[in-house]
Amino acid sequence: MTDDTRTRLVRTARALIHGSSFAEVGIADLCREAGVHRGSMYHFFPSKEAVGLAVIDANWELLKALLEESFDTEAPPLERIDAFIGGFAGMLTAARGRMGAVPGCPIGNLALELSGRPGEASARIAEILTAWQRYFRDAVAEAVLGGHIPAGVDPDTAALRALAYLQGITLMAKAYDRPTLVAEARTAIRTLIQTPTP
Amino acid sequence: MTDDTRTRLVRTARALIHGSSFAEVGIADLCREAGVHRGSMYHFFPSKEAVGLAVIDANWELLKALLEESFDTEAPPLERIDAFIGGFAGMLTAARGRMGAVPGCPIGNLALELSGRPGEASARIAEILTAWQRYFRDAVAEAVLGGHIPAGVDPDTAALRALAYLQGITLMAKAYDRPTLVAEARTAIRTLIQTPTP
DNA sequence: GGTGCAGTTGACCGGTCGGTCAAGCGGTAG
DNA sequence: CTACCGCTTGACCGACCGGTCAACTGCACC
Repeated sequence: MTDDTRTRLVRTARALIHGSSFAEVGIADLCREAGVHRGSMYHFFPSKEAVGLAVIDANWELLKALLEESFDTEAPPLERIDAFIGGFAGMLTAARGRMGAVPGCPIGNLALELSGRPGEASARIAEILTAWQRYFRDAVAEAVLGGHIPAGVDPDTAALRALAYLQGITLMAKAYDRPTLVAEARTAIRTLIQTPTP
Repeated sequence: MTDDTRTRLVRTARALIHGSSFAEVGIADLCREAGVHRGSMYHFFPSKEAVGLAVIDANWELLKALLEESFDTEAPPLERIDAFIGGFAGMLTAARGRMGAVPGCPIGNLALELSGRPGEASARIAEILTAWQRYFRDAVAEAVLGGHIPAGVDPDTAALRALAYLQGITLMAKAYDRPTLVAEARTAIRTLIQTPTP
């Protein structure tokens, strides 16, 4: 309650949208849940789409925190990736406990919902996905240099594949409501990363 | 035009939803596009959700046709999977030509949008995903028996991983608007399938 | 000719949507 | 004291939402 009104709005919007979808969360719901009046919300955001963009950025900020924490260590590069996946799976299971169902990836959900439709959102999401890939790529590159991985591996495609698999398994985890799938992704992602690309 | 009204509704709904999302397609849009009057639509479907379910089934029917065509052959099992991925990628590139952007997987999109919310849709989608997996699983099992794949491979987890990767790379293809990513998925899925699971 | 029924038509409903706005609040600077 | 300003308040807007309904049409069956 000591929070900034704007902050409170973004935080509530984040939670509501993560629990369902951008389209399904109305301004009325958002304001009610955040304890903010309609007009007050429009004092901070010019439109609902602007709230959506703020939510995307907030999601990325949270995800980036986990990425930094997992990758900015002296652990061997492949273990950093494992650590990140563990943390990511942890976030999902925690969210499931909070909301009763696996909510899916905060970025991936919005990627499917907002990509390929007018507005800045799709570009922003593409940027975020490439930034995310970059963390994987750097770790893979370091693993190649360190000899933990065959030299034939291209860090960029390995990173793309790793993120794709993570997104896909998270989708399945949501569809089946089985968060453990994500934690088990470690081995599959290792094989994806360790296999040379022609 | 000689089509059944109901069929025309489902077909149009399929196209519209695939182009954006279930939530964004209104009854008004649907009826206008299909050339059907409001009340007429409600003669065939009790609710919008029912239309959604019909669309899910129609999507599955189309996908199943491609699956049957790819897997019900005498080609070596691993090549059947390749063939399917090729066909799937072809569908996406064709859709991109038609609609101007990669639309994503007709099932995966709805999986993320409708899973974990009240209604039969989520259960229906989970069924479809497992049915889809089954095609992969049978092919993998046959490949194990035929010795094309190490004996340590568990067909079920291999199939899960393959489908997860396909979904994930399709998500990325939509986000980046790069349909070629899906066609290139063949090699990654091969490595996922050929690696033994402990 | 009459009856029944699948299918059509389009006006209509209450509710909710995203968005606006004029008035009012407390604090602060002149 | 007053004038300004960031922020709040809640009534209000037209458009659109999913859904209803009574009247109507064409056709098959008796």
